[in-house]
Amino acid sequence: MSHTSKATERARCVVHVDLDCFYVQVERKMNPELLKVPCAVVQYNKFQGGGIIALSYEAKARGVRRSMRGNDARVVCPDIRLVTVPTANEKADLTRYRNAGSSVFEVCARHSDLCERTSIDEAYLDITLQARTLLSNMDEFKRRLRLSGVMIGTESNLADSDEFEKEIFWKDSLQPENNDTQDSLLAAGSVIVAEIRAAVKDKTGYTLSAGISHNKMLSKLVSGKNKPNKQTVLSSTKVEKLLSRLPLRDLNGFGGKLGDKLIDKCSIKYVGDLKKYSLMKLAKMAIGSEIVRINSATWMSQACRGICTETVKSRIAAKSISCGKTFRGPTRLRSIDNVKEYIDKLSIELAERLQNAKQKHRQVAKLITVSYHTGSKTVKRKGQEINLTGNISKSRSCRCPATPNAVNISKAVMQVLEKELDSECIRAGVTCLYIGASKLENVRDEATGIDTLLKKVVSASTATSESDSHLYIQKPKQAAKRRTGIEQMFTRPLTPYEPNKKPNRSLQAATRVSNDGGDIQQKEETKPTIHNLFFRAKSKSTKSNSSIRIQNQLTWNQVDQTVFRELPSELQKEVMSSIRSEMPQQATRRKRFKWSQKP
DNA sequence: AATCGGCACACT
DNA sequence: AAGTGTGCC
Repeated sequence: MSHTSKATERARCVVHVDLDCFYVQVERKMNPELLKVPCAVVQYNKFQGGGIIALSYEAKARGVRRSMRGNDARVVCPDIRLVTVPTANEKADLTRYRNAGSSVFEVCARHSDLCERTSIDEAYLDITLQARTLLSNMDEFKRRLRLSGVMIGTESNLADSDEFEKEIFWKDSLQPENNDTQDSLLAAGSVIVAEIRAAVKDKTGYTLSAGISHNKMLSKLVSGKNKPNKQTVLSSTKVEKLLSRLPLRDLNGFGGKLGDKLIDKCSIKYVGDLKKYSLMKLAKMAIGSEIVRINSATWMSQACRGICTETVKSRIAAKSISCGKTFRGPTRLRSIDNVKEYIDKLSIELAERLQNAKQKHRQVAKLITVSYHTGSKTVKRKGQEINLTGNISKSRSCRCPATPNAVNISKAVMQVLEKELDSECIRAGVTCLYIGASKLENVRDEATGIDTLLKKVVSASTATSESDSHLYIQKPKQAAKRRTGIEQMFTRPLTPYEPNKKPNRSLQAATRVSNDGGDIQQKEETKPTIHNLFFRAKSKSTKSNSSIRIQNQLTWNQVDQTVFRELPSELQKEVMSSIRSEMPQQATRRKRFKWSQKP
């Protein structure tokens, strides 16, 4: 038990949230007839009833499986309701689910220190500071514990689990009075997570499951242990035991070829078995046998000990946007015209989604990538023509057009594709087309960007280096006159958050809705200026813009956390990116932490 | 012809 | 820096 003050100071409360059979929930919200009956969401119902991509728990209970097609499902469960994913431009269109997911994670972001969306229906939250605060007020903790309905120190929500699981996932060590600071942090976190889940249910109608632990890897590991609509805590004291019997493939990152190789060639069964190998051995193994790449060694040696230092980022918007379609067998595309026809269609969707990204997140793409699969390819080897079967995939990129509408995207894409698709490809046929936009950058909109705010308050003469140039005043008078954007937000009273409004226009701080449902805590009604918003206990400055002055070296420590937390996530991101130094250190090694089964 | 379409990221 | 491959949902 490493309870040095340093270790406990650093202990985090990290949460993985995962929406329960999400596509089904979305369809049920639109059509309540589907509630409480077995149902599945399928795409492309032309062939054998379509492919199942989401299943209700009722359907699962009846033996329907994800690998089945709609028709198979009907055999097992004749009364199953099948809902087809909407199509647009002759392809499946997931917009409905993406937007529903956004609504959920906006709520999560509002109620947690950090929210990082990792897929259409999953996110990580960091609620360390909130949990610490709650822990420091035991009366408050106990009160909210009662209201939250979380049962700490019981095993009642694990009734179906075997003894091993009870032992591992739920132990009476999670008591408010527990002297293990690390685990009490999780106990406090559990209350907060229950409140967040209640808020999500209240605001959106959706239920989710959550895993609560000290890092991303562990919280993800347990988020699905109790589903649907339940949360699971993994105490630090149980990690070793859990990993010792956890099948290797079940840990994030080991589910693919890497896991297979380790199992086959090193006869590793459980995650804990990896501990037998020193870091050096792992590295040597990596070099010698090419089982793993050298840089995976550190990550592996930490992972098998339950260590994961990767921080939770603050991001709800996607980093790239892409859409594609496969053309199997006879439908494969066999002419340039045919390819263009579908590039046109894909471009329509991509253009729409880019438009949305700009409006919603002020993101603009810099790069367009097109990729395609072609069925076969002939290669010359030792003078012989060899026909390689199996899919060859290629991708090419180009600059994203300044006005990324469907026509311009299609034009740009076809320009690179025409060079690429030689007669051989056309003869073999194109089996998959995929276009995407990446290098999404934040538009520094003068009217709304927080950098404008900084520009206005940092006098040009105070800037000292080239790298600070984005903080300079550019058009101060013009910007001052407008007073429409964020600057205005900070000089008017803050209003409660309303999810339907544009996120960068709304700010919840004056009123904070407590997550237990009924209880509303009022925060003091002030008229925050940028100055007292960001700086604790400094001069309560005036609303007059000219008098506001911020040093251009804004650091993390100067940011008032309680205020920062209330900002829309987009603005949090901007603040973060404006901060010059002293950001919490972030791990750079492995960045992927998703793997658990989906409905 | 039959697990689609989709993200993120490591590596080179 | 662009392109390929892996892993996960």
